[in-house]
Amino acid sequence: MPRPSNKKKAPTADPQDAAKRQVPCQRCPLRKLKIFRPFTAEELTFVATFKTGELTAEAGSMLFLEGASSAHLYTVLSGWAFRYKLLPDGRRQILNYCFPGDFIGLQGSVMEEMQHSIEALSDMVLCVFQREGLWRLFESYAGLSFDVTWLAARSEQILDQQLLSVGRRSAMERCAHLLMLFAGRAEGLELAGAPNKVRIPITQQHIADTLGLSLVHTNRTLNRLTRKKLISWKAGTLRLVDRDGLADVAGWEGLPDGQRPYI
Amino acid sequence: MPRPSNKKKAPTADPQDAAKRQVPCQRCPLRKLKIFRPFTAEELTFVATFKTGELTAEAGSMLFLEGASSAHLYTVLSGWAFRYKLLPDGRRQILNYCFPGDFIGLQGSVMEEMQHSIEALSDMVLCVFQREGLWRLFESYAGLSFDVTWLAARSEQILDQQLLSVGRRSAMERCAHLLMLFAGRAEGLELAGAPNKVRIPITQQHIADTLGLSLVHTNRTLNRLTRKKLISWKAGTLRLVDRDGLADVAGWEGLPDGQRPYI
DNA sequence: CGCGACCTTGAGTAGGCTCAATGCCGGTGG
DNA sequence: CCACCGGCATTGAGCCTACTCAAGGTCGCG
Repeated sequence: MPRPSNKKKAPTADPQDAAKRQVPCQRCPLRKLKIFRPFTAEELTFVATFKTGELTAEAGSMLFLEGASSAHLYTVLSGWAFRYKLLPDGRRQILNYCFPGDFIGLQGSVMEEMQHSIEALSDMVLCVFQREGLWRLFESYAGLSFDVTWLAARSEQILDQQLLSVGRRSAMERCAHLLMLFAGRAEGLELAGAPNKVRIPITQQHIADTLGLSLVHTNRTLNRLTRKKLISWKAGTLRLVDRDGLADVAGWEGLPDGQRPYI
Repeated sequence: MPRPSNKKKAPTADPQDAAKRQVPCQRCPLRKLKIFRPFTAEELTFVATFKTGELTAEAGSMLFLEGASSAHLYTVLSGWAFRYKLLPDGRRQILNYCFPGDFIGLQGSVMEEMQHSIEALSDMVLCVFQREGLWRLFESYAGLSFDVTWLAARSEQILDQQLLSVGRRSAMERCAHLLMLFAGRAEGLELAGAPNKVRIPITQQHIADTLGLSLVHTNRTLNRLTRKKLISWKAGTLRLVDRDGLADVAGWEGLPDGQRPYI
């Protein structure tokens, strides 16, 4: 029942990097994307002071560790990560994935300690904020505080969907649903190369741990989707061969399409 | 695979009741409980104006409906409810339970529309707030806005745990875990009659839909727990016969014990 | 070339599912 | 007072989805 071996990589992120400040918020690359709501000038100025640096993290490094308390908050600038929990015997449940624009570490800042871990899936760049800055934000910027709450509510929504999948969908439906989600998210961020084609830096073990399935069964299910000519999955690249067909087995209803805030 | 029949009860809550304002916040019965953090005088005054009335809802009535957009926010004063999602074919996943002190409807206030439904399990009394009031709260009361965010973060945490259970625990572990959670929550609210004895107004179907199991299997699992002399479950009353034993199967690690805010 | 990380496939098992009765109890109407 | 009904719990039987164990296979890399 426990998952097989689990070669933990040591944290390789270099905290010294936090000192260098490379991308000024004024020129934040995410602001160009149309899924993000623009800041007011005043908000932008504050956020620029709220941001104390940048962190680059290598694929496989730990951003947060369950049980630790963290002094930092991050916004993902580029790269992918995933948030997960472990059972004492090693069983792992992936809770969600973190994409550019996602705000991470709120739980740790608001409560005393982290109840989950986060690990980088690819090399990443993160904006670093101090925990105390969050309090300044709440005191002076109602709009931004509202945005923080908005983001928290949205991640709750995503968890709701995930729980519905894991609790009530069949393996096939779960896989299809997750793949649609990945494709949708990646396209919103304009990370997709060609249409219906996305680089996803995860292994089937990640998918299994996300969906509450075993590795073997995940593999078979993915292959069945391939044989049905709905997808193809090679070398970390997902191609939606028949997007409508896939959406159909997934019971997919699309992503919310309004703009979202970010910090 | 779809759940059997699902006799929907019509909403029976009487919106007229909202006009009557019975319990002034100054004398809110929840403030006596030690798990809740006290308000400052100023906050209390604001909250009293934020609250626009009370709603009493009968057991079985719908507080929110998936897809609708809601003008209200509530804090549970007394009674139990549950939040859930449905698949088109009727499969149901219960996401979490709402207890006194819980703040509900935030998702609907912050986003455009509700992505889940909420149904009362017992007769309830709720404090009613207007959606726009939330904005006033954010503009003028940083402490309270922070509390709202705290509550959102906490419910995310609870979902994380739930997802871990449903995705990675066995049926036995899941049941034990959920029952420990109920007992812990109820005791914090001093709803427990005798120690280790709690009235829980749900059926086994609710448990099944919470844990992603079938009704039959839930029943057998509960009976196995009974035969192991860990619990007894009669007429909606749970008794923890062997609390340590149960905590053991559940892998239970206790509830966070600090005080929590409420609105 | 060998090794590690990942994917694939076969075989056998079991946990959990469905279908189908049955039992129990409280409420209702005759 | 009794018969009946609806909602819930319980139990048996049989099946199947998903799990475990165990081999390979492939590919990239030092």
